[in-house]
Amino acid sequence: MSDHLRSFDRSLPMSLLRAREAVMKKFMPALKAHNLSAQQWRVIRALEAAGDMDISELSEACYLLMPSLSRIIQNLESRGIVLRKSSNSDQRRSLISLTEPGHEIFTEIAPKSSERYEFISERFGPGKLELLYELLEELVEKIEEGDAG
Amino acid sequence: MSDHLRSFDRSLPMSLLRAREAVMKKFMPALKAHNLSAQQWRVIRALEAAGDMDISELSEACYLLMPSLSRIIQNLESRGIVLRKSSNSDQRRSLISLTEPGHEIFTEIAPKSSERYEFISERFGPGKLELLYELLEELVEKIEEGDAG
DNA sequence: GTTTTTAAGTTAACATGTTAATTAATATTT
DNA sequence: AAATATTAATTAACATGTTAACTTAAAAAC
Repeated sequence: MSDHLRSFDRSLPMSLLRAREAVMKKFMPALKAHNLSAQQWRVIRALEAAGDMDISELSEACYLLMPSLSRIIQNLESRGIVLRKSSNSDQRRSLISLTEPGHEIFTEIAPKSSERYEFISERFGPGKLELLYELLEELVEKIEEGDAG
Repeated sequence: MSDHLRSFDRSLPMSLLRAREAVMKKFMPALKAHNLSAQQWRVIRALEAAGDMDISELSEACYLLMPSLSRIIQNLESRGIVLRKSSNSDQRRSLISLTEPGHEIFTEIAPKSSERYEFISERFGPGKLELLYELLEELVEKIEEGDAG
């Protein structure tokens, strides 16, 4: 096999993408059952974990760009899953919070998420999973240092 | 920090996503200079490496779904980067090939891609990079075995 | 050999990724 | 205080991700 072919097969972005898809695949039905996308679920998880946040904070916590988040919040708000109230101290900011139905959805889905993690940890090995997390973290650090970003 | 918070911060899909973004970040300008997306570049690379392919083969090689690929091929065809001719043996299939301008674009961008890999390999360490590839591959294998998929 | 089924590819509809432009509110500058 | 610059968030425009419906051609079944 030529070097070109090998480097294409082993493209790092594609390997990372494939891994991500594999990890999420069997969890997606639990989200689809509530008509939620992976991104919408990230927002719900973040709000449940860290409490009310404005959209900029959510953007960082969920690793979503503002325009995506803006649309996601509109969608979740129209479905009664989150609530927005404008901040008193800064009228530009909107504080987002989970509604009671939002909490309930989290409570229904969270166990499926845990199950998925346990499944992956058992199959792959907890040690290797921990190692993978550390490698990914270090990879990002080293790249961003070097990119001066 | 609560278990919920920790598991959110260390969400495997988000870690994989972040790593992917870091890897690609400084390479994107080389693509933008030719008005290419990462996905369009994958198609060009695959055609350069493995020669003419039909759209189903490209779909597997580039890890893109058919609807996305369908639009990407239309775009690249309209820009004269690829060419399509319907197969004689099976009128349903379209054979896609790189045009001469398509080859030239590959030749201009490929060195930037190699530079990026060398940069990452140097910063992160070739051994760790190899280990990461192996872990990602094994993760996918183990998950897909268990998912019976 | 005609009906039925399967397969390749496209289109549709809606959500997200991405960059740039825009709006409204706050901070700075002068 | 008025003009200017920043900042939070939205909107716009276009490409992609994703599932389902659709079209056409080939294969199988009868």
